[in-house]
Amino acid sequence: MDATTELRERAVSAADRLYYARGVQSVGMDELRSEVGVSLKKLYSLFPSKEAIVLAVLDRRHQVWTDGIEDTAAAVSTPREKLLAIYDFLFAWFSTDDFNGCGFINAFGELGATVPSVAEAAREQKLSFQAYVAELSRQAGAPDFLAPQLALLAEGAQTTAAISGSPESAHHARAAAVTLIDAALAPQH
Amino acid sequence: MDATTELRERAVSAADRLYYARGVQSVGMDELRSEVGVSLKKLYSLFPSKEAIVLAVLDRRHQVWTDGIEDTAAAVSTPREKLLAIYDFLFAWFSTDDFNGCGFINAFGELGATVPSVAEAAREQKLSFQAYVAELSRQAGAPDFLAPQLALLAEGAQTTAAISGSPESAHHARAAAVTLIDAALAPQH
DNA sequence: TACTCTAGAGAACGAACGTTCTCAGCGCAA
DNA sequence: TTGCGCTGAGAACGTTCGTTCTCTAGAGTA
Repeated sequence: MDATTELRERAVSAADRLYYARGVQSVGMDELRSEVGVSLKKLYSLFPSKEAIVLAVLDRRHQVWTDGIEDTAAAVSTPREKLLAIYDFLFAWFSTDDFNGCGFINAFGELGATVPSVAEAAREQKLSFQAYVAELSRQAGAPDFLAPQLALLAEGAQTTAAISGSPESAHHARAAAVTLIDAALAPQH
Repeated sequence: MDATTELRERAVSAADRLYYARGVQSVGMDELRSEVGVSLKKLYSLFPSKEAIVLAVLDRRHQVWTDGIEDTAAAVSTPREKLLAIYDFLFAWFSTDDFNGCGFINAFGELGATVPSVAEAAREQKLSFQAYVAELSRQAGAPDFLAPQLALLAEGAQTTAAISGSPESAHHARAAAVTLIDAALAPQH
C-alpha cells in the first residue's frame, strides 16, 4: 500500500477514535496531529480541511458497520435469522467498552444543522441500512410494512443504549422484532 | 410574575429556539444576548454560565414534552389508546416546520461525552418517558416486556424522522405498536 | 563543494468562544 | 446641589479553534 494512503488511514482511524469518544468539536486539529504523530502541514496535505476528515471518518464508519452486520448475518442461513442477527450484532456492539451510541446520530445532532455534508452522510447511512433490512424482509416473504418497523427498533435501541449506558435495549429490540416478524408472516386471519 | 423570572423565561425560550435549531456550540452567548435584547452582564446575572442555560433549556423541553404527551393522551380514555396516542403526538411534532429531532438526543450527541450534566439530563428524560410508558402498559394489563419495546419504537421514530426529514416514521412506529400491544394482550395460546 | 528543490515542524494568524471588567448614567437620600 | 451606590451596556480578556506561513534541514545533481 502507498505510504500516503497508509498515513491517511492512520489519521482517519485516530480521528474516528477521538471524535467518536468526545464529539467532533471537542477535538482540535492540534490534538489529532499529535495523536497521529505528524505535523499540521502534513495533516493538511492529506486532507484539505477538518470537514473532509469528518466525512472520511463517517465513510469508514459506514463501511465498518456494514461489514459487521453482514459478518453476523453470514453465520446464519435464512433471511429471518439474518434479520434477527442485526440485534445480536447490536448487542455485541453495545457491550464494547468504548460504545458511545451511533456515530451518525451523534454527528447529526452535533453538526447536522450547520454542516450539510454531515447531515447527508447520516442520511445515506440510514437509507443504506433501511435498504438492507428491506431486502432481507422481501427475501423472508414479509409484506413491505415490516422492514421500516424493524429498522425503527434498531435505531431506537442504539439511542437508548447510548443514553442509558446499558446494552439491554438490544434484547428488547430483538424480542419485539420476533413478534413483528411472526405477525407479518402469519397467514392472514 | 417577577420581572426577573419573566426575563429568565424569555432567555430560556430564545436559547431553546437557537440551540435546538443549530446546536448548542454553534450559538454563542453574544448571539443569545442580542436575541433576548439584554446585556451580557444581565444574562450572566440571570444564569451563572452557559451550561446552566443549557440545563434550563433541557428542563423546559422535558416539561413541554411531558405536557404534550399527556395532553394528547387526555383526548382518549383507555390505556391502550393512550399508549397509541404517543405516536400521534410524535407525528404531529415531526410535522412541525422547526422539527429537528429529539433535543435530548441531539444534546447528548453533541455534549454528552464532555458535559456530564447534559448526559444526566438526557438520561433523566428518557427514564421519565420509559416510566410513563411502563405505567400505561401496566394499566393496560400487558406484561412487563411490552413497555421497553414501545419506548424503543418512539426513540427510533424520533431519530429516523430527524435524519430522514420525514414524519412517516411515526406511522410505522404506531403500526408496529399496535402489533406489539395486541400480541402482548392476546391470551397465551 | 555548491546550488536547488522539497517537505516537514511548529510558530503564527485572525476569528470566535465563554467570561469578566470598566465605566458612564441614573435614582435617591441629605 | 452634592455625594453615593447600583445597574447595565458592551469593550476587553485570555483561550482555543481551523488554517496558513515561515524557516530550516536534508537529498539530489553538476
